[in-house]
Amino acid sequence: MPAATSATAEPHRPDAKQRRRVGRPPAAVLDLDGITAAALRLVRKSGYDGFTMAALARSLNVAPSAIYNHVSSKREVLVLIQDHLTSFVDVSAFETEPWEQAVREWAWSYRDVFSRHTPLIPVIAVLPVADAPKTLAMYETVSAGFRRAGFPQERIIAAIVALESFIFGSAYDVTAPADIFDAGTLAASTPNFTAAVASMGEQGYANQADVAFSLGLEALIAGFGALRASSPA
Amino acid sequence: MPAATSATAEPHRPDAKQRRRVGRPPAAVLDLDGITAAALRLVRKSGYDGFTMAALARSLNVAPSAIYNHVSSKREVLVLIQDHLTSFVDVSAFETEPWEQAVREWAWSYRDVFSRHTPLIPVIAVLPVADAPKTLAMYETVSAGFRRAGFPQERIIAAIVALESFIFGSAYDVTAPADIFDAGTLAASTPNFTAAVASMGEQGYANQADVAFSLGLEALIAGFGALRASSPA
DNA sequence: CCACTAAATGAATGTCATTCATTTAGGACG
DNA sequence: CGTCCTAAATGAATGACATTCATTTAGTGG
Repeated sequence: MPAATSATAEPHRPDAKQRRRVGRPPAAVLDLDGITAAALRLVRKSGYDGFTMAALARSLNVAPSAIYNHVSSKREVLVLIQDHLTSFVDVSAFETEPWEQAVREWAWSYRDVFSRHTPLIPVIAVLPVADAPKTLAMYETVSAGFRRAGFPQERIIAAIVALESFIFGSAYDVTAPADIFDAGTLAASTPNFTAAVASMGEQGYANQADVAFSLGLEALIAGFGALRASSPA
Repeated sequence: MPAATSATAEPHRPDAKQRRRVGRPPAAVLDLDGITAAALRLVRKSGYDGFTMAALARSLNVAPSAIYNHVSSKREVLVLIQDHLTSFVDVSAFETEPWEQAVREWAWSYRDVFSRHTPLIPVIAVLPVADAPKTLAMYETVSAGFRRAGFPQERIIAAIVALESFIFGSAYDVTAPADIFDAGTLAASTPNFTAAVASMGEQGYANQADVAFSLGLEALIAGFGALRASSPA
């Protein structure tokens, strides 16, 4: 993955345009990288319910209000987490594998990372790329892979957006309860649905969410693959 | 759409199994249908930010705590809204159109309904069908349509789940800001992505979210259609 | 050593969802 | 007709939170 320019590193300045730096302040206890790391650690330990500004501050040995010198809202902390997590999405196959396989590996990896962080999805899905440099770096790698594979320029973004939409929706599925399709007392009135659920269950093995993800992903890859100009890579 | 059995109509009883009805209580001011209607009205007027239990109670001329005699949490009100909204998803094409066209019309309608209610998506996506009778009714109609179209029984649920995942993810896109792909100062370091965004923009007309949705949906329909046994309808 | 500034503090604020002890009032039953 | 029983409504807490702000702290460049 191409290194992201570190917009993440500059301290937050409330609303001043270009405040002049005159005297250096005391050594900062806090910075965005430290906040991000602590936030991710906290989320892993306590989940998104336990992720409060107070708990984050405590884990940093700092007063809650101190965090607001660096970010302007809790949402901004979530954005920091999401951009950092994107580093863990594996785009390496775009450098080494044919397009189909590259898309496949990227999509599975992307889904797996965010299925453990579904509360971020409403944030990511509408976040301007300029606010998430590592995410932007991922898009760059993926776009380059699509172009090299002979994908028509003007459809690349639409295809990536469609794949991402499918990935985000599928990330939720992973966390759904096992009995989500049990119609209970209403089963009698839904024979077709109930039969379909039963015959799916008979298959047995393999995670239900994985089966659906695979089915949809392969359809998208096949459908989009047909758009490519016959070309190498 | 098949009528949903009205599990929605029975009053909420805290945890008693089968309390005996002895004396009828005073005429209830509140019931689940009324709460649902008021909640939806409130959401339409004030959005999900303005949707608080206090505001809901006020709109019903009732104390906030009174609502808790009928639902056990705010989340349950959201479930009521989501199930009611599902009534507005158009499944009629499954009775009148060929499978491809039916899926197309259903999917667009489904996306359109929930793109105006994205805060419900995290709730819907993991909600057991037994808790949402109208949603279950929708699944029944869709399942029946898939079966009639020659879809192999054991893949019907996976296909519907995959379509839904894509639909939910795409619903978020509809609400994304127009400049979501503007890389800003980082554009120079992301030439492939930036070029792809620019060439998409040149196309001009049509909503960006609609283009991506159409592209993905048609790929899914084509891919899934290939699974059907050659058959009528 | 002084002035300036970013960063940290700690004490509010205000907004919520949710709980609970009480009250209210209609119907069933004697 | 009066007395219970019960579901439903009330209104006053509670306890989490995120967020704000006036004030303090402590390097650093001049």
